[in-house]
Amino acid sequence: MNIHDIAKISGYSSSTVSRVINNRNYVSKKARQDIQKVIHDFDYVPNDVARDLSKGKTHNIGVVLPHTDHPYYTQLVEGIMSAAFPAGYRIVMLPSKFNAEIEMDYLNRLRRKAYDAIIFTSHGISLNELLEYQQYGSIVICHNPGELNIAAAYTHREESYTEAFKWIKSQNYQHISILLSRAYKISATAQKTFQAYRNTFGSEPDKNLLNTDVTTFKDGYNAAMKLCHNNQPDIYFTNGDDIAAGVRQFYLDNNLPVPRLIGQEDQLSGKILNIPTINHHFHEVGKLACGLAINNEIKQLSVESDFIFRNQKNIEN
Amino acid sequence: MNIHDIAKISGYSSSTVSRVINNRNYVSKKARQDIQKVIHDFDYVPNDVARDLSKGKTHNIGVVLPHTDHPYYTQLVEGIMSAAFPAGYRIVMLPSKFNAEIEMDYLNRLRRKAYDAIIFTSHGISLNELLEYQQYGSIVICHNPGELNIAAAYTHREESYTEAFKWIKSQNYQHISILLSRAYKISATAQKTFQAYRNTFGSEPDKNLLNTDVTTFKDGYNAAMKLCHNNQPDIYFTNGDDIAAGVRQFYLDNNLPVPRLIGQEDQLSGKILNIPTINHHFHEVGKLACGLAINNEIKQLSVESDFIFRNQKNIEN
DNA sequence: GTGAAAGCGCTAACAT
DNA sequence: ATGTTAGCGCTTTCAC
Repeated sequence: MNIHDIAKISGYSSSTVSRVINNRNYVSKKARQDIQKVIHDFDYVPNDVARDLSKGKTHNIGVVLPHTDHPYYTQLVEGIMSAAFPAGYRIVMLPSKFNAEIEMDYLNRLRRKAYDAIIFTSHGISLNELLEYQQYGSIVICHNPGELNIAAAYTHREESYTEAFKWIKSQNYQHISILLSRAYKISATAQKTFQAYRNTFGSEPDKNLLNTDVTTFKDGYNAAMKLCHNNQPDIYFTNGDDIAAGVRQFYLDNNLPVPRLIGQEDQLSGKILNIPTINHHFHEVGKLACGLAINNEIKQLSVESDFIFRNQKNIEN
Repeated sequence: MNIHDIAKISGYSSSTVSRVINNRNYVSKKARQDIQKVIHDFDYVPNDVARDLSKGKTHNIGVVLPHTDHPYYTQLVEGIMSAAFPAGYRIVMLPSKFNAEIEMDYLNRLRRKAYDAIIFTSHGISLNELLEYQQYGSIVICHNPGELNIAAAYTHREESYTEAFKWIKSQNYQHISILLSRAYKISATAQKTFQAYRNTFGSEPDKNLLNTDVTTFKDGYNAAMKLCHNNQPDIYFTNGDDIAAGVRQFYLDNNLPVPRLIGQEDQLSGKILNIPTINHHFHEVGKLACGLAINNEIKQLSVESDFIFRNQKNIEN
């Protein structure tokens, strides 16, 4: 049962039927009623794929996600959805595991018009490759693209990071451990972290107190296990409250005094444990990213991040 | 640039080009090479929407989500994606806020072939309405549909709930507060909870110690605020570790002794605070649901849930 | 092995 | 107001 069947049965043409379906003008009352009756009687609904093909638009936005269990992505997705829904767009989840091949596949699907736009919450492929694909559709990334002319929504990490390190300095902590999710070379976030450190202390972070590929509670726990012996950090600057919680857990489990912690993302674990944190407002970032995607605007939007100070107490478990 | 252009330029027909694109047999080596050269030279890629229309299949699965911030849904979505990805399917997020109208809209999009199947992680509309729509595509729900012949993947709550209540009974707790996300009448989960209570205690739960619409840390906090005066619960059976954490926080903030807590979902907060919990294995449920959706199988699959005992300590903050 | 042509189902410019 | 028709771009059957 398609639009032509309805046309034939009702005795009108498919264009008139189309007008009725789409609530357009230039349809007589009678025609509208006749056609609506047939539509109703035959329980007809139009086919969205055919409509999309004809219009050259899907109202879908692809969202590339390295992993879904991390709060960074959850918050971003929520923000994106909050902007997509009222605009009549839907989100297609594209898990990537940072795999460049998979990311390229998704990029090619943009060319193939599988979705109208694509948002990279994070990406392994180079910015140059992304630039090349801009001609095929709207591409938005979620970090600062620097000079490159690519649509981006991101959080300003510099200020809050610097604020956090200034606070660390003011407290005279000596052995500062930094936990990162990805290596310095490939991660802009890691670079911002180091930059803030340098700006504050005028020196490089201690490489012996550095750990990368830390993304979960368990990772934080394991990092602490490795680091607690080297130089015994008196503070951990971590990339997530959950991770800070993991560090804390290791110390508790081993009857060691819990060092100072700084988290990120303003997660529940930080609230519970009173760990100071940094709120990056990823929900807002997601909203902005989605707006850019929908309107196909190539510009950069940023939001401020906040260092949230909390007076961590030494909690016994 | 479409398949006909490639056909014209290469001097072959569009069907031969199609065969090349899809790596089909019955194409001479020469034709394949000629065509591939043209495809390459003109940087041609096929259009996915046209393909979908022609094949009558989108490889998209809609996933209806009342809200995205709750771990129940996060875990489910992850599970669904873990099964969808290797099968070449993509997930379209469909936020519903339990709004029946929105849900109906999504159901109608299934009819319109916007996706091949739809998974309701939860739903406000009636099972009967879902049953009616089965003729239009694969529909999967994530709770026990009872006698109804509808595809479902779900967790067996009875055993773990009963185990939890039995433990409560063994400890002689008298004032048992129960926190629920949705009201008894509309929530199968609430009903299972009550049933387990009845089976264990042979009586109804105390209505004065009941709270519904509790879904977040903050809700748990507020529920505790309301309940701590009525009958002073000595244990809270909550619908999430985060919620239990909220209850705990209220007591701590008011310098009251923290009562016993039981959480659900095996969340990080429960791990940190050593709160006993119930793991419903929603990741696995999501996987199963996705399998049913893809294969259009109308059957019921269930997984066991586990009561995870932990020796909650009274933690000072 | 290759091609013509009829789908898939809807939209929209143009004509009347 | 309504209809004709040419798209949108790919797949697939059938004939050769």
